Parts: sequence; structure tokens; C-alpha cells
Amino acid sequence: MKNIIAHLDKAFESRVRLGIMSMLMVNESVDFKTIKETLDVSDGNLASHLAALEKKEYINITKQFIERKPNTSYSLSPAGRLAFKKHLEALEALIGK
Amino acid sequence: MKNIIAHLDKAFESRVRLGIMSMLMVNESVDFKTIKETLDVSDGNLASHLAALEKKEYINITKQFIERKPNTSYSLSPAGRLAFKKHLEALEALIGK
DNA sequence: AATTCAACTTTGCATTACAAAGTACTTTTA
DNA sequence: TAAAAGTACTTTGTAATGCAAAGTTGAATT
Repeated sequence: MKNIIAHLDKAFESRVRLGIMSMLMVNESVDFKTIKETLDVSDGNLASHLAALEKKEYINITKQFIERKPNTSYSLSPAGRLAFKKHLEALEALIGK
Repeated sequence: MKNIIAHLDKAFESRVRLGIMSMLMVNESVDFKTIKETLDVSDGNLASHLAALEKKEYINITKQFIERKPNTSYSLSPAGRLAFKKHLEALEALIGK
């Protein structure tokens, strides 16, 4: 039993980022407002977590207008999906044994 | 899909505390040195994480001498075991759906 | 022209994580 | 018996993080 937490990704330590990634795992894309309301966080806080995930290139951002209102939606990048899968596997390895 | 991260326990957000709790879930008791080496953290850092878990009354501490050396070992309190179980259930709910 | 809305960015503060150094107690070694 | 070593801390200091609140931007509505 050595180095059992080394494979946990620091990017997914926070509850908010865990929530974002989970939403994006099961939805092709989710918009800012939906994430904000689902996780019940302030918009500034959410923006900073999204920025952190974007910086790591774990998510893609699409800005457009829907019904003449700005709408920003997010989706997982392949790297993000992989990283999150690895993180979940590390979590399982940690607690399932 | 509402408030999906509300049931995650803040006490278990950090990798180190997640590691500590996991070790204690599968071992009746684990001593300081073993935790330190398994998680590869500095002793000061580990001590502070353990203190945080102790403050929440999630773990019990037993100090004794083994082979004439000081030995501090840790075990889960019932509350700690319950809280961690709830946390894991919340995690599963988050990612398994 | 003023207001509203979405999605930020900035600011500022409080908390946290961490390493490194220092401490206390005991045992071992010289 | 004095010095060194080992365990488990505690203290100190710093850098990173989390967060709310307020400010910003650009387009749409009134």
C-alpha cells in the first residue's frame, strides 16, 4: 500500500469542480446558468472554477446567442474525460480496497 | 438534478484526508509513521490533517510505547465511519448518475 | 437614454495546505 | 553522563485557494 493518493488529480479536489465534471460526464454540454443553479454557487466563484478547468484544457467553451441572450456552454475535452476517469479509478482504488 | 454537491463533506475534500480515512476504513488502526510513509507527506502536514479530523471527532487517538519508542495510532470513531460512508454515497450519487 | 440580463473580471479577505524549523520526551550510543 | 537519534508533534511563515461582493462588458429591452 504505497502512494495511494498520488493518482488523485488536484484539479478535482474541490466540490464545485467535482460537480462540474460530473455534470459534463453525463451531459454533452451544459450552460453556465444551469451549472450555477445546480451547484448553487455564486457566478464569480463558478467562473473561477471553470477558468481553472479550462486552463488545464479539461473543458471546451462555446459562446453563442440563444434567443438573443448570451449563452456560454461547456463540454468535456477528451483530455478532461480521460483525466476524470483516471481520478475516479484512483478514488475507487482508494476506497474499494 | 439539484444541489448535487451539498452532501459532500468538506472535511474529506483534501487528498490527504481522503487517504487517511481510506486507510482507517480498511484497517482497525494505523500509526502515524505508517500513514506518513503511505501518503508521502511531511510530518507537520500530516499532523495538521489528523488534528482537523480529530477536531471533528472523526478519529480516535491512542498514544503508547511500542518497543520503547513512542507510537501514536489512529482509528475511526463511529461518527467518522458514518460521515465517510455518507461522503462516499454522495460521491457515488454524483458520478454514478 | 436608462434598465436588464448573462457572463464574466477584479478586489479583498479569510481559510487552507504545506514545508521547514523548532520542541519534548525517550532511548541509545559514546 | 553527555550527546545523538527517533517519534510525534507544534510553531512559524508563506503561498495558494475559495469565496462573496462589487464592478465590467456587450447586447437586448423599455
